[in-house]
Formats: sequence, C-alpha cells, structure tokens
Amino acid sequence: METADLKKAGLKITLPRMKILELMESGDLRHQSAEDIYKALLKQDEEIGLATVYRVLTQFEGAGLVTRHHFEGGQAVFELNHGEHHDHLVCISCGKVVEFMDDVIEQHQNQIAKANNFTITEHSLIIYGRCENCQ
Amino acid sequence: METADLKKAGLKITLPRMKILELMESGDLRHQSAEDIYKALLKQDEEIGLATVYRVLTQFEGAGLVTRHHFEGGQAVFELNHGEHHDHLVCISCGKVVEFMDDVIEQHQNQIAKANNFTITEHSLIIYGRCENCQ
DNA sequence: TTAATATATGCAAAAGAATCTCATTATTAT
DNA sequence: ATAATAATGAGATTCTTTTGCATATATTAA
Ligand SMILES: [Mn+2]
Ligand SMILES: [Mn+2]
Ligand SMILES: [Zn+2]
Ligand SMILES: [Zn+2]
Repeated sequence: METADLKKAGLKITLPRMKILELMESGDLRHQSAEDIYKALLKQDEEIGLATVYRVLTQFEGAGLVTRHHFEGGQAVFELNHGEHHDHLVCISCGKVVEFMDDVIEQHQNQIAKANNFTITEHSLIIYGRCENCQ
Repeated sequence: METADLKKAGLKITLPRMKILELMESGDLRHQSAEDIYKALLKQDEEIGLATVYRVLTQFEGAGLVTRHHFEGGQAVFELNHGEHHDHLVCISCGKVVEFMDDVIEQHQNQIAKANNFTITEHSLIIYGRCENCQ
C-alpha cells in the first residue's frame, strides 16, 4: 500500500494522503470514521483539515483503496482494503468489530439477485449484537 | 394495525399518528423516508410537521410497529412491520426495493454469531444492484 | 360534561454529518 | 526554476435529524 497506489489512481503524493494511508494501515483500528482519523492525526500534530480527510477518503474509495461502511450511529466508517471482501459483526455496546466471510451466504445472495433479475453491484451485511465482554 | 397497537404502546390516539399509520399501510410504497411521508401528508392537506413525523416514526419503531432501514443515500427509510423479518434488494438506479428472506442465510448468520460469541440483536442485509429495467 | 392532567404538536432553533467554495499552497512536468 | 495543474484549509453551506418551548389535544377523574 504505497505511493504507487496513489499514482495509479491519478492522485498526487501529498502529505495528507500519505499520513492518512499510514494511519489506516498502521492501525489497531481497522474501522474508523473520518472524524476519528482527523483526531488521530491532530494527536500526532498533523494539521490536516477535516474537509481534507473526507475528500481524501472519498478519493481513496473511488480508487478502490478504501471501503466505506454505514454502520448504525450516523457516521460512516472507513477501512483500508486488505485482500478480500468480508462482512461484519458489530457490538452495539463496546463497538467491537469482527470480520467474517461466509461462502454459502455469498452464494445465496447471488442466487437471490439472479432470481429477481438484479445485477449485484455490492452488498452490505452487518450483524449487530453483544460481544462476549458485553453480555 | 389499529388504534389498539397505539394504546398498547402507551401512545395517545392522535390525528398525526393515525394519518401516518394509514399512509404507511395504505401504501404502494412500503419503504419511505420521513420526508416522503411528510410530503405525502401535505399532498392530502394534512398539516403535520416534519418534526412530528420524525418523532412518531421513532415512537413507532420503539413500539415495534415500524422498522427503520439505513439504505444508502442519507435518509433512513421506514416500513410498517407486516409479519416476518426479511431483507432487501435495492436498485441503485431507480430505487426499486424487493424483499426476500433466505433461511440458509439467516441460519448461517446465527452460526457466525455463535462462533464469535456474539448475541445477535438484529442484522441488516442489503443487496445493491440494478433491477431488470435498469440494466 | 367539565375540569384537571398528562401528552403531543408545530415551529423555530440547534446539532451532527458531509460537502462545497475559494483563496492559498504544494506537486508535477517541462 | 517555471508554468500548469491539482490539493489544501478554513469557513460557509447543505442536508438530515433532534430538541426546546409555548400552545393545543387527548385522556381521566370528578
Ligand atoms: Mn472490515
Ligand atoms: Mn421491507
Ligand atoms: Zn462489546
Ligand atoms: Zn431499477
């Protein structure tokens, strides 16, 4: 995940973009809101505007570097695209996010789309609940 | 779906609540935003404030009469709870919504939650794509 | 039926999230 | 180094949803 990806996407190599990429790949937190990222950057004394964070994330999404998820709670969250597609379990109490991938589910989604004459562009499957620590 | 349900929920039988219920059950449109509903009511010369529509929908949701969905596109959409749980196919071009229910998918979700020690409270599965008319 | 009370409503203001405008600054190609 | 192009930051703006508050309405008890 390097400058090459930015160039490939026709994006100039700028400090905000580098810092945002770094932060997202370095992270313990794979799923962060734009504001989370903005604040994390402030904490490392990077003075990057919130508008820029939003713009950059949207560009990264367009370039396929990042995925935007609409979990409950108003703010969208973003994650860096490592490898393959997956879906999410989200703890409604502590916010913990667990990733999973189930071929049978994916397959059935395809069937359902076909049966209804839809051409799938994407899908969103989010399971909300309480994690082991939050029962 | 009647006044009984409102009473049961500890809600007074008021004109805005009745009209909103009527509109939602009468409807050709099972999935509408608060603003859609507000405008539809205006068209029938019911002068109900948008804030009231939001408030009532939230109360109905709390009472289990209505489900709120976060489809893409900013505004939440609401549907009256007829019978059973289901998920959605959404056309990104014309907005058409198709409902479906797949036991295998539901079952796998349960397995996944269990395998990760999550207690499911709800889930959201939305398949986005193009319907037959929008290829 | 009326009076008392408890709730709900409408409007305007506020809050929250995301986008846009525009003057300034940085990056890239020459 | 220069010119051309694209990106940034700050603040204003838009869009969606919520809230405060004075007024109106619905329910309950008398
Ligand atoms: Mn993920
Ligand atoms: Mn539905
Ligand atoms: Zn938890
Ligand atoms: Zn369509």
